[in-house]
Amino acid sequence: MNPKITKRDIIINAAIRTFSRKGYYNSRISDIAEDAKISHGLVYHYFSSKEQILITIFRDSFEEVLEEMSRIDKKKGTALDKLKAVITYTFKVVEHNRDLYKVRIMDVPCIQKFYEPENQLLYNRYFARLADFIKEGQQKGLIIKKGAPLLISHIFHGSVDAVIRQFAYNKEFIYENMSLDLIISQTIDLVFSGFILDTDFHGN
Amino acid sequence: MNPKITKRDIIINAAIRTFSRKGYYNSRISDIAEDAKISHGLVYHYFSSKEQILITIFRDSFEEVLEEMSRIDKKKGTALDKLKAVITYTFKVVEHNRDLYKVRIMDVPCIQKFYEPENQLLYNRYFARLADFIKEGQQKGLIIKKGAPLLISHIFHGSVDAVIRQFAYNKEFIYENMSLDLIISQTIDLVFSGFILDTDFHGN
Amino acid sequence: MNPKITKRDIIINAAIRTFSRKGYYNSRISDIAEDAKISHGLVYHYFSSKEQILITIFRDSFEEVLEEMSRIDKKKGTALDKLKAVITYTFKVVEHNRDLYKVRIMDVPCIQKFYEPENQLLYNRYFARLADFIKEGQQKGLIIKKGAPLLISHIFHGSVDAVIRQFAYNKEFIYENMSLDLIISQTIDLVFSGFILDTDFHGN
Amino acid sequence: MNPKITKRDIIINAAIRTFSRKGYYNSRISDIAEDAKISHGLVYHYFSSKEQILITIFRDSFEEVLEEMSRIDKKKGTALDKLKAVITYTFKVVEHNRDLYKVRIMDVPCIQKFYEPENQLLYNRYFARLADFIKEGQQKGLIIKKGAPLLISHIFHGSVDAVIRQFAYNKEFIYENMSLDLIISQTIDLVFSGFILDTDFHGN
DNA sequence: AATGAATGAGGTTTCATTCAT
DNA sequence: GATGAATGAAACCTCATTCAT
Repeated sequence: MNPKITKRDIIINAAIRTFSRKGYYNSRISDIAEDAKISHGLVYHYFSSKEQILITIFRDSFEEVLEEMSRIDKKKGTALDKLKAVITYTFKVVEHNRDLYKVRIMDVPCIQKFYEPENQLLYNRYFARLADFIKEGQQKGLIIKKGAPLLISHIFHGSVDAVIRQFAYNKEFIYENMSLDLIISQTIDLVFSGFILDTDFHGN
Repeated sequence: MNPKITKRDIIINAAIRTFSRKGYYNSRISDIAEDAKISHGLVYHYFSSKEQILITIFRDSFEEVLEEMSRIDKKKGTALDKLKAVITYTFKVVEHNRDLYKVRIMDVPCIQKFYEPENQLLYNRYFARLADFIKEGQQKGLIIKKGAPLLISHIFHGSVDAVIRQFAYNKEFIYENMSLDLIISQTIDLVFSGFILDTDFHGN
Repeated sequence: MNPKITKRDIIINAAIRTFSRKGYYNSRISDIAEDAKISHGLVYHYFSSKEQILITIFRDSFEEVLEEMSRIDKKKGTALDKLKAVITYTFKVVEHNRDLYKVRIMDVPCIQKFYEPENQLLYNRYFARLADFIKEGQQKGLIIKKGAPLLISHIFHGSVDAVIRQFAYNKEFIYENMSLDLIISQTIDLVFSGFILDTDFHGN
Repeated sequence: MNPKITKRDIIINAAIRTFSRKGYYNSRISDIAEDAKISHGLVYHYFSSKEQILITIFRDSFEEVLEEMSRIDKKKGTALDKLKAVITYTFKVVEHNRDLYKVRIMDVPCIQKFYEPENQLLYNRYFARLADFIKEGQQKGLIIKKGAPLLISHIFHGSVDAVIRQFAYNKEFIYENMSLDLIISQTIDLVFSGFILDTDFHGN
């Protein structure tokens, strides 16, 4: 067995699969234990409660996202390159572990603990990071100045998230047999430039 | 009392408030009954189960959305006018009943019944309607042709939804004291035209 | 059915029997429910927790004791008559419901809630009452003055309690076939006057 | 380290502290292990079960009491001297290790095993010993003859126990700032001679 | 229509005990 | 001797749902 995969990780992964399949509130600790091939009692050796498992999934996952954003920030490239990299990374993460993404968007927001300051702080750092990229783009003349950076970051995130939800929830992808790469590039295109043809729009 | 407000409506509204405040799985039938100022037993005269209440909320609400989209469609105006009207309508609905919006985005997707064909059909009709507007815009040369209409509809919805989530979940609105009307117009602007300045982008 | 016996009382009596037989921590809510011939869920309709049942037993019982002591106090008679009446009453209570007495002495002191101020206050009022009787006796020259009233009240209670414990826990009474009345009168005698023959003892 | 203090003793003492503080049923094996600064698994090298620890505490402690009573019996002195010595010894034991006394009176009687013949026999030997002293006093004309020795032994024990309970459970002693020695002597006085002033009482 | 007592399936969590290391 | 991961029985409590009144 891979010595790096601890039992804690096995439980986390079992929980991600279980939550993703049945939803947090319909998942029993015994379902997770069964998936992890351990007794349900052992789960409590590693986590203090079912809620704690979900919070751990959330925090681990978001810390990884933030680390990746730091890495992206350090690479050379324009603000737009960075935002593109965020989109590409997000798609790749979902491609690699769509259960995790489902849990993040469907289950995490359902529990009270997510709304406690400690976790909201972590969550908001993601948007703050996006807003930083956008501010940078505005200063460099790449992004329109009249949009509030945070508003843009929400629109940016919402656009990508909406597409990825389809990707995550529909086994057969629905956009007329488009390849994933094509979807990514079209998404980037649409999010960045919108979809209307009146190019004078911004000039008003 | 308004004779049109039936007890059934009272229960529905109590459920919307309760689900919004505590989440579906943390809401007790007795919580809803208490909010409606009736006994919990009476709830079962009007609804067969707790799940049925949530599904009713979902269906009623989405049918109303679809009716509004029909009304919008019938009015004269371009496809872009229609899409703008959808955004404006959505903001107004949330302004009027943000609890309902919260339930729709947070609680409805948590229950299995939502994923049954009957309800998915209703849900997808909303996106199909959006896609129709977009196709219309593409035919009229208002919207870029290379984006798949459904993909655009998801991006459109995701963008607006992301902004509205902030509106729904943050008591103090967060975008630098912008007025709701300004947010709506900026959102329309950004969703339609994107946020980058390179106007040749679409021309590539 | 006796209309005065409420379901709450049925549960309380079932709990007294169950706690008495198996001890608080070995008694299951389902044991109590079974004894009361109801479903275990119904227990929680009347009591918020297992602990609350025990506390209710304690409080109800002690309030009754204190009421009896008030009644005794109001009757005419010396302080010694009052103390005798307390002893007699206690024996009668145990004779009528020895399970209740067992629960009071064995189970009630085992739970944390008993040591909360609210309940200690109630418990101590019993000793305070006894001490009042003793003070009265001291003022009337019936009881020796050099003993601290509270100390005497504890010795008084401890003596009687020790005898009653035997009565409560030994099906076949153990004192050489003495009748209950004889035991009561001998107990009164011994507690009041001690058991040594040196009558000058108090004169030292 | 004192070579005579075995790990077994360390566990016993940890258990006494733990049971005393939290009660038997609220004490976890891991609490005891933590107090003893060992792993909880090791407890099972020395004791077969949690119950066995409590029974061991009971048996060790009572065997010591019985040994002391033998020593007292062997010393020269009247029956009253012996009874006084028992009282003094009991107070001294509590003064030295009040946790042990608490466990003996609160926790030991809560477990079923205590009521098995083997342990009841040991427990009753204490009262039998007391009754022997009392019989001896009766034969020597020091103690009234009409009281059943066992009844007197229970009253004797109950009196002393009641006072000691106060001593064990109230950090600040409650009897008007009396010294321990004064309490002991007053207790002896009151238990032996009672507290009423009518010295003809026994003559009736 | 309306109430709320009653049911009971079912879940989370605890923890004594075992045993491989 | 010593550790602590692992097991699994068992208990409290919740609450959707039913139904007599």
